[in-house]
Amino acid sequence: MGRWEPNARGRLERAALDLYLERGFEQTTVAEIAGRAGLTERTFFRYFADKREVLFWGSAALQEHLVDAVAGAPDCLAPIDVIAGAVEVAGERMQERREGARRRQAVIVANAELRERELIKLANLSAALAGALRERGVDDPAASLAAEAGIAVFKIAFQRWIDDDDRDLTSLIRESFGDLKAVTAGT
Amino acid sequence: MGRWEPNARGRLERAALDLYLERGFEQTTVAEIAGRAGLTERTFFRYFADKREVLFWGSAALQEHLVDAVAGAPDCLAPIDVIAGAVEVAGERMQERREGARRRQAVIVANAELRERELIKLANLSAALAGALRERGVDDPAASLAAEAGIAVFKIAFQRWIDDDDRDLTSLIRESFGDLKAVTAGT
DNA sequence: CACCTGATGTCAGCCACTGTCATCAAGTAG
DNA sequence: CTACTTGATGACAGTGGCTGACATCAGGTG
Repeated sequence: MGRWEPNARGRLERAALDLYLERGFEQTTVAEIAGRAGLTERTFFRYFADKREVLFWGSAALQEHLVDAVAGAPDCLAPIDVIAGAVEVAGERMQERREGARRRQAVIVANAELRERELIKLANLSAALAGALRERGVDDPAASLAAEAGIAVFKIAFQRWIDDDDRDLTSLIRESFGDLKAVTAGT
Repeated sequence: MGRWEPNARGRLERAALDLYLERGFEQTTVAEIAGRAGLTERTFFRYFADKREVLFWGSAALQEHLVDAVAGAPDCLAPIDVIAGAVEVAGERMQERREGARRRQAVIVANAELRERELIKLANLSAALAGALRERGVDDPAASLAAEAGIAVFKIAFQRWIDDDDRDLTSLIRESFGDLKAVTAGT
């Protein structure tokens, strides 16, 4: 057995989510989170840049996955369809963890600072997707627009998935991409 | 003459922008901003909810303007064209203050916390536009998608306007809406 | 003249976050 | 087996964003 209990990062993530749900984000101090995880405040800040980041640490893996999906898509697809495919893949990954996603989202929507952090994560994701499209030879502004549109669709589909018990995220994403095409077709 | 120098809010806004440009956002303390404006730190926080908000106070007026433009658009227009018209109106308002917009944007892009705040302001704007569309009888998800798409276009056009000396914001917005239609048309 | 109002100042305090140094089990070299 | 190194953690002091509570005081009002 090691000198310390294993998985300090995981213990901190869990303690943080539990406390944010119990008393709310603002009413929870970092010292409390660390205490529940059997660590000190200083150690919390060695794992996470700030009090918000503990809820978003997993987003890096998601981003990597999406970028890979864009890079590996068939050459024949149009940019928006490459993005749609990647977003659907991400949706499938989330599908399995619906209750976890709900708990996390409940914390985020209840606090403006956390919504800000979520938005910048999505903006980073959009920038990464646009970069991956450019790697495939798609020029700007088409690359940026396709990525931004894809993230917009994801946001809306995700929201509907959280709100509605009966719908499947992948199909909501597919449907929302269809809605987007209809909307942007205009008059 | 009043008991105090007039326009405390304006003095704080100006002092903050100047200091953020001179030394950077993080290297500036609220006490310094207040001092330069001839006020105290406590008074700063009576005008602005936090150190970031001082750069975004004007966004409420912009949002109101855009919502009015959506509400007042001709009935015959498709939702995406209503949004496009409103965004163009906003673009025209900014056109006149290009150098100011550049200075402000230089501060924002240099700091992650400020980018977060900008993103949530744009998200609020998107939500307000979607609400204004629903008032016109447009259902979700079309209303939300049109609003999100409009904001995405604005972000990209604004970025190009800041980067490129020679282009006119209104025409960039119009062009980017055209690009979006082409992109979302897909295969 | 007494009173009220509203913008500001003063002060104490919480807590997020950081820099620095100490600690100490486990691995590694000799 | 011993000495040295390493890496995760703790301890502690300090900065600064932000808040609550109360004081101040010029000008308006009755």
